[in-house]
Amino acid sequence: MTPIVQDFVQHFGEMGSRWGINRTVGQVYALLFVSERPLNAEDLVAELSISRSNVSMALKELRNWRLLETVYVAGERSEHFSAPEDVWKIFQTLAEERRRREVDPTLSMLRDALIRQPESAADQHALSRMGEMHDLIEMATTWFDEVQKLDQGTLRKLMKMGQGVQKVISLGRRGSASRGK
Amino acid sequence: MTPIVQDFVQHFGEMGSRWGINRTVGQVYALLFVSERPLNAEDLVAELSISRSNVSMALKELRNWRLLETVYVAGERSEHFSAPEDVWKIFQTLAEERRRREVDPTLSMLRDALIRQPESAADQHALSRMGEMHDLIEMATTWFDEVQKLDQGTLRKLMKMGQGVQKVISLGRRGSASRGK
DNA sequence: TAATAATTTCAGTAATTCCTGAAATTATTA
DNA sequence: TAATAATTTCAGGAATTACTGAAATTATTA
Repeated sequence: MTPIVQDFVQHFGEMGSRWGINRTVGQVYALLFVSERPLNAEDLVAELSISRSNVSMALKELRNWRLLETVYVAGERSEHFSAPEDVWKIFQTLAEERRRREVDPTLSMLRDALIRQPESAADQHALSRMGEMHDLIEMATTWFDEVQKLDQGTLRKLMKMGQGVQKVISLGRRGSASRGK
Repeated sequence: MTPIVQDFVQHFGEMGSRWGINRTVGQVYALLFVSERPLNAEDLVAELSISRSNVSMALKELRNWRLLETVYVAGERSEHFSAPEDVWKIFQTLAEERRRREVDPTLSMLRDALIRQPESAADQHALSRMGEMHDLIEMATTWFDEVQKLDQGTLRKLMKMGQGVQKVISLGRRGSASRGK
């Protein structure tokens, strides 16, 4: 590993805990992400100086995140791995998975809560607050679903508008009413 | 605590680890969020059956996240706390803080990497990949900044458009070119 | 300012998460 | 099918993170 790659891998290892993955998972992904060619488990053991079983666990975790691509390398018996070429796709997958793990369970819990009978004024207030939270999350995720459906090119344009978001919204509102579809 | 509140608090405790906070921090925030009136540290000790020092730590953490409001309660000597009334504000704060903790350090690391001299073809490829990652993150955060600047009403409308995002974008592009401010 | 109340800090322990080496399982090919 | 290679599982130890109780600090009011 060159110093540049080394630092990148190390950073991912350190950030791992903030991102909800462990050091090894972070380092493995970082290495696969910048690697020219797909790597197998033994490559990872050698490069990162960690045990074979640890690599196995890390790869399993990355598979669960759907962040891994499995590549067949001619003449090689072992399985090789790489990160998807397209960073947008990685980003999308990450967002989807995080939503599934971090948001959906709460949305579901809130739905269950909101059909229950309040036993007191305190409960009524609590349910009202839960309702606000539910509506916000639902709105945000619905919107996110829509954006996610957009093709990459459109998405890129949306993002590139940057400065223009405010403008675009007002135009959109006027526009969609008068000349909708 | 009524069963409804109990379940809500418990859920936040359990989800805590996925969200990068510990059980206590999650439970404390959940309780403050649904509570009718501001609570002081002793209330939290009593409701959650945890030590006073643990509450102190949890409150400190929530202050760091800027998710806490400090309320003066007439006739009471102790400090009282509540979650901000406005769920949108909470959401925004959360997004800002997560960005600051989870994204900004990486963006900064990438910037540093990208001005370095590649030592090999491997480095060149790695830097190119880091460049892609950098551009994506920068684009996403710039866009996020813009959206964050919008006032709540506009933001709500943007979200409510849901279905119409695709439409709005195309209108926006035509519109902003021909009659852009 | 003294007395009391409220809060924070921190060392030590408890709980959890991570990682390794050994054993078991699965896959490949001679 | 036997032999070998590749991979996964898992129990136990290492490392990290969370929590408590005691002591220290800060704030309030008599």
